[in-house]
Amino acid sequence: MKLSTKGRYAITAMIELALRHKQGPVTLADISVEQSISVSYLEQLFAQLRKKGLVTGMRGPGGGYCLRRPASEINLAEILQAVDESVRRMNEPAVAERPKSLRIWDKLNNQFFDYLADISLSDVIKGHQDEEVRSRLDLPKPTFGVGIQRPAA
Amino acid sequence: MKLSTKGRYAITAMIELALRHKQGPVTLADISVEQSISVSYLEQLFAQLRKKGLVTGMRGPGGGYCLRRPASEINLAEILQAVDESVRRMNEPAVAERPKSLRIWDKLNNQFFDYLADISLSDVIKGHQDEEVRSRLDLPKPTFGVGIQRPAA
DNA sequence: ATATTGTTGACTAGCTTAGTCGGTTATTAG
DNA sequence: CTAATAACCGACTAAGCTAGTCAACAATAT
Repeated sequence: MKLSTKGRYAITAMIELALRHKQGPVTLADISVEQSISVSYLEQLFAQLRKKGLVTGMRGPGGGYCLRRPASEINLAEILQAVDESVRRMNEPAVAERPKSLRIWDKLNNQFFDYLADISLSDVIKGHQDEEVRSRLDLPKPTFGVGIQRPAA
Repeated sequence: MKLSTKGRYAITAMIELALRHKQGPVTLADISVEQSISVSYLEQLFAQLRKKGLVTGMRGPGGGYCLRRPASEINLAEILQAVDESVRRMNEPAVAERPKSLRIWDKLNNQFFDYLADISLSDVIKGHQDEEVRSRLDLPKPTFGVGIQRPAA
């Protein structure tokens, strides 16, 4: 389980796609200037995102990348997982085999994973918009932080 | 902000110290066999933990490492921070300067940091012990997961 | 004294990150 | 049709990080 700059690139790029989804496909060149990453490196990342079915690429002029599913049905855990194999949930039987302190770590790890899996792209964006509105209105912040709502159930 | 294997080593080692704190100082050799990491690598990590005042080393026979503060006053964020500079909270003015998708990322990052900063070593251990008791008694699991209690405020 | 354990520093193989380069399709605007 | 656009694809690479080794030295309990 790693939360690296690579993962950050993947997530910020996906946020970009979600934000601009009304304007049609987003080109890697656009993301490249916005986030100052090289197009070639983005190509590597998007190859993996595409392989996992998170985005679709459209070639030719006017082409670019789109989210394959609606933003509300894509969570942060699967984005990280797409670009980094080490991001995963450990199943209980495997955890039980390990020495005590590693077992504790595994559970912590799974909890992080669940935490991220509960956050959809639309949550992240929605939270951001809410925050902008709130700062203009000078309202108090929500208890659990900006942009993240834990499911009711 | 990174959550790497290095950070995992640091946290699991600190958990080990907390678990065995009644038996006096814990040697790196002990942790080494428990977690199958080399003593020399542990030395590097503990040098940083010591520099940040999280542990104290005691030399000579019967020596080893102890937590410098009680487990309830050490949180996961500062452990990670000790061994990895990139783990930190971004201050608001700096965040405001960045492009939109990065700004969203920064907030997510800070939220994650706060999440980790809310979890103390004793929380982690307590949760683990609770879990063992609970599994023996066959009680339902708590809503928010094992080992983590969000502060009342 | 001597064994034990921490402390410090130099060094390293291998992996990951964050790219570059050069090309090949597919698609569309003109 | 053709030229431009942009996604695809694979090989390569410099720099940095991870996870270690090794050697020497310092403090301390017995």
